[in-house]
Amino acid sequence: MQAQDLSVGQVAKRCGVRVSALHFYESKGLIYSSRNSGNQRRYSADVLRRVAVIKAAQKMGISLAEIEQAFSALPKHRAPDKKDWQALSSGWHRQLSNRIDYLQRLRDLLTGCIGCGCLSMGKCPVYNPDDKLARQGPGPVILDNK
Amino acid sequence: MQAQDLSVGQVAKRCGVRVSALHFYESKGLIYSSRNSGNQRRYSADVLRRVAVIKAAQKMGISLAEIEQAFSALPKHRAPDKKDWQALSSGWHRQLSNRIDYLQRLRDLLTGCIGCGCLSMGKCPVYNPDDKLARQGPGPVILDNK
DNA sequence: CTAGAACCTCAAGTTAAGTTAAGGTAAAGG
DNA sequence: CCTTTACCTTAACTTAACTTGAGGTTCTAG
Repeated sequence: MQAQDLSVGQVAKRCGVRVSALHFYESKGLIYSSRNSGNQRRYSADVLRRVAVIKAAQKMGISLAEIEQAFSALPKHRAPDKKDWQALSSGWHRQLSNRIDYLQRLRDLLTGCIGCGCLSMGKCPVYNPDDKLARQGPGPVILDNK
Repeated sequence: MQAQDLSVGQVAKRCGVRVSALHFYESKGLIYSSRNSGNQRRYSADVLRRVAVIKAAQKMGISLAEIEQAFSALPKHRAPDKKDWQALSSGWHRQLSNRIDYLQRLRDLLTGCIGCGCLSMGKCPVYNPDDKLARQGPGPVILDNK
């Protein structure tokens, strides 16, 4: 058993997320904590990796629901090891590749298509870049200006 | 002037969107309509392309707000022509390319990184795929919505 | 010992992109 | 003419991923 000695505030700071997000992740079953005598959350160090993985997955366009699903394959009562995390990431790798392929097709069709006469609902490849490969759509807009 | 002879229902059907979505786009200023004697919407044919472009842009991960911005460069009182649409699409092409690059970097780092010991908030490239590459150019594109 | 920072729970608010519902009018077809 | 669609408006609901606020408790530093 690892020491359970990180407070929410410490975890939040080290992960770059708000305390409220940690509460939220916990409510979704993505992370766990124990409580001290005063009912405050205490985390073991492996929560840091969990949160890191959550954030990385989100950047890939993976939803919390999917992350939760993937996490359910992790060992429940020991800290996940290298192999556990890698199994997880290989599924996401495939998914991300599909999304990239999809976006590339979209991009390559774009310039020719929006301007030309073909952008009509029925037949244009930009309008219908067949989604068989990338069912999950464009994903969230992760890049954005600020 | 083009004939204003398409009803919402017809446009919805030909575009594959719900009538409610057309109302919604109109409320956002993305499309326009005139009214017949009974106060029903009537559209000219070029609304079809507008909607097609909206949907294509959404597949690229562009928000309605950004689409609205882009549309504001279109001529207000004549139907946009090929050149108008192409100007529009070239901006999005850059944006999409940046996003693809970003996702590729993420993917290429993924397999090695989630499993290895480095996935920590401070230094891991998956956690912080620093955006120097994606940020270049006049194109906006930053990471981390919000 | 005490002030203030950090924490707790629960409820409600936020944004995006629409959808659904309610109550009423217009148009189209037999 | 009458009925069935199609349409109108406004308002409220939906999902995701959190954040904010209220009201109250616990920790920690001086």
